[in-house]
Amino acid sequence: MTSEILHDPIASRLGYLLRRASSAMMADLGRALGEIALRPVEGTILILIGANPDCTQSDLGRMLGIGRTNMVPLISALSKRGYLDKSPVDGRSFALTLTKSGEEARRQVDKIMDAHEERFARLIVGQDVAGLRTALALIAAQPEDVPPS
Amino acid sequence: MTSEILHDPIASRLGYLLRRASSAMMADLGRALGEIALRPVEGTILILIGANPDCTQSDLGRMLGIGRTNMVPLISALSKRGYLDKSPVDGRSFALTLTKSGEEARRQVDKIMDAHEERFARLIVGQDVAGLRTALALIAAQPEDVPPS
DNA sequence: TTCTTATTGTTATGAGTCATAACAATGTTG
DNA sequence: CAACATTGTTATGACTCATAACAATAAGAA
Repeated sequence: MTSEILHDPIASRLGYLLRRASSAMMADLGRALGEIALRPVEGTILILIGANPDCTQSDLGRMLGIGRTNMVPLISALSKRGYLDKSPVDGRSFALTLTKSGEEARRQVDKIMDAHEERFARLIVGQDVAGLRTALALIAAQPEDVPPS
Repeated sequence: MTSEILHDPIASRLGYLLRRASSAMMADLGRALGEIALRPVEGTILILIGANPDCTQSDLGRMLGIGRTNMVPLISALSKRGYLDKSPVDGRSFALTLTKSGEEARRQVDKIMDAHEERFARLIVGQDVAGLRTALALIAAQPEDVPPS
């Protein structure tokens, strides 16, 4: 069978192309951020806290489409690593800020993400990148991007 | 903090847009295929076997970017459900074909996927869909789409 | 102000995806 | 034949995402 030509009626589906493209970019980002021992999600969280000091982990979850529940181990890990400061604002929530080393890590993440985006931007030169962004944003804005709770 | 405006320096990243768009489409397809109790991966496998009768599960894995290892429970589940026939061709591999009910399921999957794609195609009318496909294919063709083994 | 409801963080848990290591049986090739 | 590659398999671990349940707290309505 390996010698025969396999045809792939799925390759023309938009959803499948999206999934594979997303997976390829995520894999690349994962590899790149691996150099500073961070996962894409963790890098993203550092960026977001840098841009929104004193936000809560629920705020982050809403921005990222990640449920409260699943934010716990993420924030906990970054905190244990000395990247985050938590200061109580409420009786229940904490204002998150970057520590000195957290800010340093954030800078590295930013640089790595820039290079990563550049790598892929080069792949699609000549394409309508603005149109691509618009289309992706339209698709992403579909329901169910809302986290469970 | 909830009252303040949160800004999202990540939302402009292509990789992030891709991930969210892909996630939105996958969620929609998952919901749609849920009506016949199949996951997107399983539906895709039925389509591929329908288009490539007598392929092996390793062939499918290569097409889908899924490792040999992770094909085992997928094929096993579809087989137990009576959707697949396995006939030995080698001393080691099996030629996969759809049973009567597997073919019926495949037809339903095809119909559901068509409707699903249509739903999203309507979202991006006026956009350069051909260009979108081209760009996604370029990104997806990046290394690391190759399964581990 | 009290009663009700909503929010926040948390633990525990399970499904689904993906990767690796190890293995036996079998094919293929030098 | 001997070395190597492929196929299917089991077992296992990381990561993502979802749900249920809970305690503490806050906010809004009666």
